Formats: sequence, C-alpha cells, structure tokens
Amino acid sequence: MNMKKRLPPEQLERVAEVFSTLSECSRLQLLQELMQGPRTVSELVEATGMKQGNVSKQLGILYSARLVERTREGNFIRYSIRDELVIQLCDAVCHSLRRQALAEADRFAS
Amino acid sequence: MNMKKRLPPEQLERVAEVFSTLSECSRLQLLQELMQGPRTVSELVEATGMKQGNVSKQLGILYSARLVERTREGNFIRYSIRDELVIQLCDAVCHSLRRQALAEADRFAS
DNA sequence: AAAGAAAATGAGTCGATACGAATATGATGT
DNA sequence: ACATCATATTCGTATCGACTCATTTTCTTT
Repeated sequence: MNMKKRLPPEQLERVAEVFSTLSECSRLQLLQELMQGPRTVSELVEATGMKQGNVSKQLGILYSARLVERTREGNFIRYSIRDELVIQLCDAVCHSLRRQALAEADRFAS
Repeated sequence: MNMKKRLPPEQLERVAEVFSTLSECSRLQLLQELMQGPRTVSELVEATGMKQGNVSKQLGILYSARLVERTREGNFIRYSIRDELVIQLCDAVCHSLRRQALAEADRFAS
C-alpha cells in the first residue's frame, strides 16, 4: 500500500478483494493443501472433506483472484499456487499471531 | 502459516479473521489514514467522509482484531496502528498487484 | 456415438455484516 | 446539576457470500 501515500478508491478495492479472497477458512484450507504441491479437484475434495461443488466454486474464486493456476490433465484439472503472495501473507499473519500469543504468555511470567 | 505444516482448524479460523478484518474498503481507508499518524475519531470522519457511527464501528472491529490501539485524550479518543502486520500485509498485496500490472503491460510490448 | 468420470455451474437457503439513523454513554466546563 | 461535545451502541434494512443439492459441461474410452 506504499504506506506513505493513500491509494485511490479503485486500488483500495483491489486490495480489499485480495484480503477478502483469503478471509474464508475453506479457501485457506485449499491453499494449505496446494502449498504441499499441485492437486486435482478430487484430491482436494478427498483431503478437505468439502463437497465437490463447493471445492470447485472456491477454487474458481481463488483462480479469479489469480492466486492459483490450473492445467488440464486428461480428465482431471490440476491446481497449483500461482502467486507467492499467498505464502507471504499467511506467513506474516502467523508470525503476528505467534508474537501475540507469546506476549500474552509473558503476562503470566514473573 | 508455516507453509510446511497444515494449521489446525482453530488457528486457520484466526488467520481467516485477520484477513476478513482487512477485506473491507472502509477499514482499509481508516488504516491508511492511521498510517499517516495517530488520529481521533472526528479527524477520521472528516478525512474519510464516512458517518461517525460507521467510523466508530469499523474502528471497534480493527481494535478487536488488535490491529489498532486507542488512548483517551480528554473528550477525544486517539487511534493508532498497533500491529506492524497491517503495513506488511498491505505492502505485500500492493507489490503483487503492481507486479501483475507490469506483467500485463509486458504483453503489449514487442 | 454412447457411457462414464471429473469438474463446473445454477437455483435456493441461510447466516453474516455494512451502513444509516437515532439514541445512549461518557467526559468537560460552567 | 446541566448543557455540550466526542464517541459508542442499538436497531432496522439491504446486500453479499458460503454452502448444499441437482444438473450440466467437458473430456476420455470403448
């Protein structure tokens, strides 16, 4: 966000959309699987326990957001992480949550 | 997210909540203002054009998410960025969007 | 061409939430 | 105590999106 300058509304909207895409557990779960390596839809259905229709739909959303890419392999479609951004963002959030938890723990120390 | 290991559902939920907090233009707008420095609610109302009630509400959400902090100053309440995470995340997204835009531009080059 | 497998799409339901308007809370000064 | 200003909260409405189920599309194989 450049931090020093304010973004025009249109760009702000784009930023919000990225965060929105990552704001759902089901999609984060899918991304987590994809971080292990490329996966077909069936594999993701199997791994997450989500319904096929829902998996397809959420993958579609991740795809529209350009966070994942897909290639057809015969009857299957294999999805994979497209943008490193996903990993950076999730890492940053995890670090922050960890920091907070540690800080909280410190309150109990002498 | 550690990238190598899958998070348990509860932690995934926490991560999703952080992203969810950042998924609204109004809140990003407020954060942008706060990146310039601490601001009172009135100043934020003035700067963003949002209604006072809404500003308070969205600030409350940012506060609950521990992304901002607040201190009373007489009749006013001054908000400020609490977690560097906000800046890191927004920066990362902006860089990614910029990269994408540049890549798009390249398609028109010879 | 037909059958079957994999993935995508559409309709419908339901819960979540953003926003505005009005009201409540809380601090300050007289 | 009262009036006033800054902030928070409540309520109602409208919108959005996740999910399920059913159906359709797309590709492969025979």
